Amino acid sequence: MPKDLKLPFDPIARAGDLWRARWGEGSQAGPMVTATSIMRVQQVLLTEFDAIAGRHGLTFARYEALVLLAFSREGRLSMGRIGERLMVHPTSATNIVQRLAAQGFVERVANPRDRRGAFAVITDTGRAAMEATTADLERAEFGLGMLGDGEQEALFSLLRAVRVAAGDFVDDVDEPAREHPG
Amino acid sequence: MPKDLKLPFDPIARAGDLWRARWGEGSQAGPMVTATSIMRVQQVLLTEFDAIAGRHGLTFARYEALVLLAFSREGRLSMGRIGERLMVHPTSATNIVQRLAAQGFVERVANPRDRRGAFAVITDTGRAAMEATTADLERAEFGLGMLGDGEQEALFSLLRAVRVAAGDFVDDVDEPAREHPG
DNA sequence: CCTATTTCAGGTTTACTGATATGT
DNA sequence: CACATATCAGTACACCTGAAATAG
Repeated sequence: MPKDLKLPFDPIARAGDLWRARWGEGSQAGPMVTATSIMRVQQVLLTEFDAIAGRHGLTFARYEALVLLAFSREGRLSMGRIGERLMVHPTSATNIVQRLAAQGFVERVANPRDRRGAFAVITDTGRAAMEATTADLERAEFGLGMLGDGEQEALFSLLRAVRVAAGDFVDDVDEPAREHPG
Repeated sequence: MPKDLKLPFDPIARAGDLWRARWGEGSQAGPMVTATSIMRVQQVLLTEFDAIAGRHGLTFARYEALVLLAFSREGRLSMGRIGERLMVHPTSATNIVQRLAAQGFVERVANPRDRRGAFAVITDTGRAAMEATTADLERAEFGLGMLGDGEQEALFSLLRAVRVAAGDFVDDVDEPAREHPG
């Protein structure tokens, strides 16, 4: 997707100029270019992460599920919890677990306390694939190695404001401080 | 999808804590949480934009194609150019234009100078749908109304560094005014 | 009976690969 | 002939809706 040829100008900034020229200085050209940048950077990162996960037989989405399971206390979670924590539709959770199970990276076991529900349990090979992918992602610095520590934290903080506004969680207290705009 | 229930803590920050606890203080927990935040914010924005575009019979991807056509000098572009400028695969450009054509938002016309190629031309109804969607997106401040001007610019600037590193364009001069040969 | 958990069937969107016309 | 442009067929992935099965 990122073409090999580099443009001699920033295409997003240029789109912003055109936007301003067409819809005026009072238009939301600034937010437009920022939103477009977020889309593009997400695409860049996901492409890189998928390529890394692919070396170990995974997609990034399936890798995330494995990390979730590995981090859980007993290495197992119900479909519902997986969908919830991954913030995906329940049927997507089923789908992802099915693929992982077909690969032998998880096993499905019945929940003895509630036979409606199934658990996904990470296997040893699943754990190995997860850890190998993690090592590669760490080596790649999650695609953000060009940012210094301060920049990385500033970026996280700004994005956090968007997530708070989206209602992902309540910005209660004690979390990393960040000045509040008027 | 953002669940209705808000968590009393930041799930991404918590994942970072777990990451650090498991893989050490020297791990890339910072980049990990920042990358995860980019993914999440992109999802938030795209969901909102798709909902807005949907009110006018569009997806955000198809809306972007219409904007591109409307901004072009004669309201028409070849498939190749569309794919290039939208940074999508040529077959995706074909696919998007086909859907737009089925809706009457674009028309496909032959290129008289190169009969291999087809042009997509935006229609009046396509232009109207694009403008109505634009008005709604502007009203929604592209989902970034919670950021002040300075914050928005800081965010754009940080993301720009990632795009430069990805090779999207050469960060040649400060604000190139016009593309230059060679 | 009503609700919760999960799955299944089927459809949508986007994107890739590989093959194939068609034209330069 | 090689090359470029575009399409088509088939596949994959993630997401959704709606219906069903099963259990609490």
